[in-house]
Amino acid sequence: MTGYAPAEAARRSGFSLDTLRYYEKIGLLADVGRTPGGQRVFTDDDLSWLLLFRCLRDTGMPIAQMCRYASLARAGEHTVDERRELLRQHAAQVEEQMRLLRRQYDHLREKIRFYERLPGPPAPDEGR
Amino acid sequence: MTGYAPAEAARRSGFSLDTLRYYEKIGLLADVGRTPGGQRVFTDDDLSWLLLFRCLRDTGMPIAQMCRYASLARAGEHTVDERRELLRQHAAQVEEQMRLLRRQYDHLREKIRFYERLPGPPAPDEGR
DNA sequence: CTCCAATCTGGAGTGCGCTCCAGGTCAAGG
DNA sequence: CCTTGACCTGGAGCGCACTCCAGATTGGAG
Repeated sequence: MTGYAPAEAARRSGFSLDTLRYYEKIGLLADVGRTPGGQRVFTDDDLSWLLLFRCLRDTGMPIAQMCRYASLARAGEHTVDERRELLRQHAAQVEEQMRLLRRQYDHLREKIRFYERLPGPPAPDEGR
Repeated sequence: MTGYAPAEAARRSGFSLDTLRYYEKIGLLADVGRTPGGQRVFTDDDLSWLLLFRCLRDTGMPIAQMCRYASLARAGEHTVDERRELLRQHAAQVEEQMRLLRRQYDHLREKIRFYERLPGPPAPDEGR
């Protein structure tokens, strides 16, 4: 069973050291192991939690909701339905987010094309 | 030339009244017209700025950068190159954002499929 | 053993983007 | 006129997610 130093866990998860400590402080990440001297040792399991958190954060889930998910998972097997539902609802929001993002990206591209059609000095209209 | 009351501008742009005032206060939106009594009147031009801001905000552009864009546009024709470049760079960031979002969305879906493959009570592995 | 980079703690501070408030003003319908 | 709902200003406050700090401790390399 491999153990990772904080810096290594940070590197692998993409979170800063401070963020790792913060996640532990607020109870998102629980029961992180320690050396006899008190320094953190992250397990593969911790790492896979972190990767999940990265996924959820990158898709815009608020931390409070991640906490909820994590505590459900810690509560045991009988919460699987609720966990699945939580993820499904989040996925639906992500889909909406992706649609919006694409739509606005298309607007943006159109705007850029407007600038590209401008030949040079002569100005047909102000480009707001 | 149509004029819109604040509430109408808010409705059409999707920004709150407070946000419209805030955007004016920080100089993002400039020269908004007023009635003799001092109440704002938004023009179609203001509205099209607001729609652009909505596009940029929805795609994650920080306000400082929108301010930069707006002040370039106000500075005149000689800034078109810089404006185009600014939008292009932003578009590139949005593309990156879309890639990341899709990638993490796929992870999320995989996670959900893991839960869906769980038949019921019997638990093959903890679903972190 | 010594050194020094990495890590520890609790708590304060930051940056962003609004959001809310009090106390007053405006303007359109009746 | 009068009422009433929309609007005005300046400034304080908020929620989120970190991020930074000081001052102490740890632990592997040499």
